[in-house]
Amino acid sequence: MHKKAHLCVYLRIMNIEDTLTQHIKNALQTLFGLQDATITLQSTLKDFEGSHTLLLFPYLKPLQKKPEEIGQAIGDYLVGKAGVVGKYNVVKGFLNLSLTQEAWFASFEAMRQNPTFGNLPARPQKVMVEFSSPNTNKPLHLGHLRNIFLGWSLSQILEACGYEVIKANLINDRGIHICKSMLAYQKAGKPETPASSGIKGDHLVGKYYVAFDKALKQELAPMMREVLENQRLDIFTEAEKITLQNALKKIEDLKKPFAQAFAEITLVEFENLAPEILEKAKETLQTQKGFKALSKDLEKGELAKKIKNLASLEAKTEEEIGNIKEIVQAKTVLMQEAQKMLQDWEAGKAEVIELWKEMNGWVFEGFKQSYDKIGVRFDKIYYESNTYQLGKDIAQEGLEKGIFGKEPNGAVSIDLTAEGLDKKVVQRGDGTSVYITQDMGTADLKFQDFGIDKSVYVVGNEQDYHFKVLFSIMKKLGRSYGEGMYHLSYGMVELPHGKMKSREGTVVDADDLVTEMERIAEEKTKELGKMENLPAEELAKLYETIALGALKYFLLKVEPKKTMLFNPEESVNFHGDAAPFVQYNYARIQSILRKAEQDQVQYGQASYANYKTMHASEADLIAILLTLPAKVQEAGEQYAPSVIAQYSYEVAKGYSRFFADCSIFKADTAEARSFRVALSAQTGYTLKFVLRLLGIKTPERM
RNA sequence: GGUCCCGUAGCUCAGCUGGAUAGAGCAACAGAUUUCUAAUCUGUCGGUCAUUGGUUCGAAUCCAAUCGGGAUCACCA
Repeated sequence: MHKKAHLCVYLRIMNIEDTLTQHIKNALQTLFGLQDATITLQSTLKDFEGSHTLLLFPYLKPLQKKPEEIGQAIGDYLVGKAGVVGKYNVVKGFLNLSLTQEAWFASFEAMRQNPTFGNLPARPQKVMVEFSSPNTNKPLHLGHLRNIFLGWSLSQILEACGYEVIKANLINDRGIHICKSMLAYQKAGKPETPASSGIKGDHLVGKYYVAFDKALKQELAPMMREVLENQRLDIFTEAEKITLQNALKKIEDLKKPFAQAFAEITLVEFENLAPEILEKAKETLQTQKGFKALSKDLEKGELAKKIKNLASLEAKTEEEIGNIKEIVQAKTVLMQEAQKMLQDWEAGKAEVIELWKEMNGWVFEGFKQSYDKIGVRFDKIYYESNTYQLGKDIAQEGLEKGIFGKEPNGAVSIDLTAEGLDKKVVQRGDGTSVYITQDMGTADLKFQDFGIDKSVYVVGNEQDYHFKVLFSIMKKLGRSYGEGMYHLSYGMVELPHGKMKSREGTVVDADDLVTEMERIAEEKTKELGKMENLPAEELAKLYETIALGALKYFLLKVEPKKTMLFNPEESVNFHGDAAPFVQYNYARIQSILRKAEQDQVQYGQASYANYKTMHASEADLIAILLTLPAKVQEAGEQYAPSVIAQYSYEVAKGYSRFFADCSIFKADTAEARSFRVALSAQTGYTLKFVLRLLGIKTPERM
C-alpha cells in the first residue's frame, strides 16, 4: 500500500515533459487567459543553456505581445511555482528552461524505482507479425536478413508496447520453384543428401535450383535464336504467335532509331573522359550493349543525352525480348517437365510427394540452423502447401455481399478504381486460386487461429500494391482486424555494383555473411588484445555477439522503406554509429558494476542523497535515459526499429561522454561516486533493454 | 504511359506531425591515456537539403511542377 503510493508520486514527477506541459498550460491561463493553447516543447540546442525549450511563436498573434515579454512572464511563473524549473532564458521566440537539480534527481529516482521502465502498460490486443516467409528452393540471403531482423525487432517492440505478439512465418514450400530443384535433383541421378555431401540442406537444394536454371538457359538459347533471328514460330499456338509477332515487330521497329542514334556517336566524343570510362565506352560501342550502365558514368551534356537515348531504346528492346522469352521458355522440355511435376504434386502422386517431402525437410533443417544462429524463432509456422487452397469461400462470400463481381468467363473480381487502384481478379475463371485468393484465406486463418486484432506483414516493397489491394478487400468485407492490417514494407539491399541477382551469382548468402562477420569480429578483438584470458568457448560466443550485433544494427538503423547499400568491404562497421560501440559501453558498465561490488560501494538512493552538483554530462545522460518510454512508443506507433537503433546509439554516446568527463571511483566525494555507479547501472539497464528490442545481445566484457 | 517510393557533406545515413546556426558515423587532419575498458573522448575540415515555384511570421520538412533513381501495373507468386 505504502509502496504503491510512493511509486505514484514518482510516476507523476517522472514524466518531466508532462509536468512541464501542465505547468505551462496553467501559466498561459493564469497570465493571459489562454485556454487550450498548443504547447510545443522540444529539447534545447547544444549552444543554449537549458534542456527543454518552449516555442512561443503560436502565442504571438493571439496575445499581440512580443516573444520576450511572453517568455519572461512564463519563465518567471515557472520558476516561482513549479520547483521543477530553476532558471530560464529567452532567445527570440524560444523559451529555454533549465531544470533544478532536484527535478533531475527526482526523475532519475523514479526511473530507478520502476523495474519495468520502458515497457508500456499492457493492452488487451493481439498482433501477429509475419516475417521471413522464405521460398524453399534456395538458402537465405542478405535481403532475407533485413526482413527477419525487422520482423523480430518489431515483434519485441510491440511486446514492449503492451501487445501480445505472435511471431509467424509463412513458408512458401510449394510451387514451380521447388519443382525445379526437385527435377534437377532427379536428373542428376545420384542420391546426394546433406549427410552424404556435407552440404547444409538449404544450400544443397539451392545448388540444384541453380543447376536447373543453368540447364534451362542452355536449352533456351538456341530456341530464342530461332525466334529472334529466323522468326520460326511453328511450335507455338496461334495466340502465342500473334503475341510473338507483335513483340518481334516492336523489336524490328526499335532497330532503326537505335541504329540512327548509334551512328551519331563517335569515339572522339569520349576522349576527354577518364580512362576507365573510356574503356567501358569502347566495349559498349563494340557490343552495342550496356548503355544504361554507361550513361550512369557520364556527366550531364550532349553525349550523356545521346547515350541515355540509346539506353532507353536498349531497355525497350530488352523488355520485348523478355516478353518473348517468357513464352519461349514455357516451351522448353525442362519447363514442361517442371510443370508436369507440379501437376503431379497437386494430384498427390506418391513419388513426387515423397521427394518433395524429403527435399523440403532438408531445407527446413537448414533454415532452422540459420534461424538458431541468428537468434530467431517463431510462435507459429504456416506452410503454403496447407494454405494455398484457402480463400475460395471468401470469393463466394464477396459475391454474395455484392463486393465482388463476375467476369464473363466466370472469374471473380473486385473493382477498386474508386480508391485509385485497379480492377483485380480474386479467383480465376476456372475456379482456381490466384495469389491474392490464398492471402485472403490466410488472413482469415490467422484470425481464426489466434483472434488477432492486428496483422503485420513484413514484406518487400515490390509488393506494396498487392497489400494495398488485400487490405482494401479485407476492410470491405468487414473483417474486425481489417483496420489493424499493416504492411511493413522495406526496400532492397543493393550491392555496390547494383542489385543482388541469384542468377548472376551476386547474392550475399546469409550463412556466409554471418561467418565472415564473426571472422572480422575475431580479428578485431585479437588486435585489441584485451580478451586473451577468456576461455575459447566464451570467446567464440563473444565473436558471435559482436558479429550479429554489428550486422543487425547495420540493417536496422536505416528507415525500412529506403533502399540501402551494402558494401561488403566497409559497410558493417565496428566503430562509431554501430552495435559494437553500444555493446562496448554496456560491457564497460558491467566492469564498473563488478568493481563497485568488489569495493563494496553502495549506490542506493540514500548513498547519494547529499549529492548536489551534477555535471552537465550527467544531467544530459539522465535526460536521454528518461526518453526511453517515449522512444518505445514512437517505434511501436511507426513500426520503426530504426527509432530504437538510433536511440541506442544516443544512449551509448551519452554514456561515453559521461565516462570521459566524470571519474567514477576517483570522484571527489563518496556521494558522487555512488551516484555515478547508480547512473551507470541505469544506463546498463537501458542499453540492455533497447538492444534486446533490436535482437542484439549484450556481452559482459569485450 | 498510370500509380507508389526515394533524392540531405566525398561515402553511408539521421532530421521530414513546419521552428534557432541542417546533424551523426566513416574517410582526412590536429589533440587527449601515471586514471574505472582508447572498440573511447575533444576539436578542425566538409552542405545551392536534386531544381523551380507556391503556402507561412518561419520550409530540408507541407503543396505543385520539373529533373534524376527504383518499384509496380497478370485469371504469375
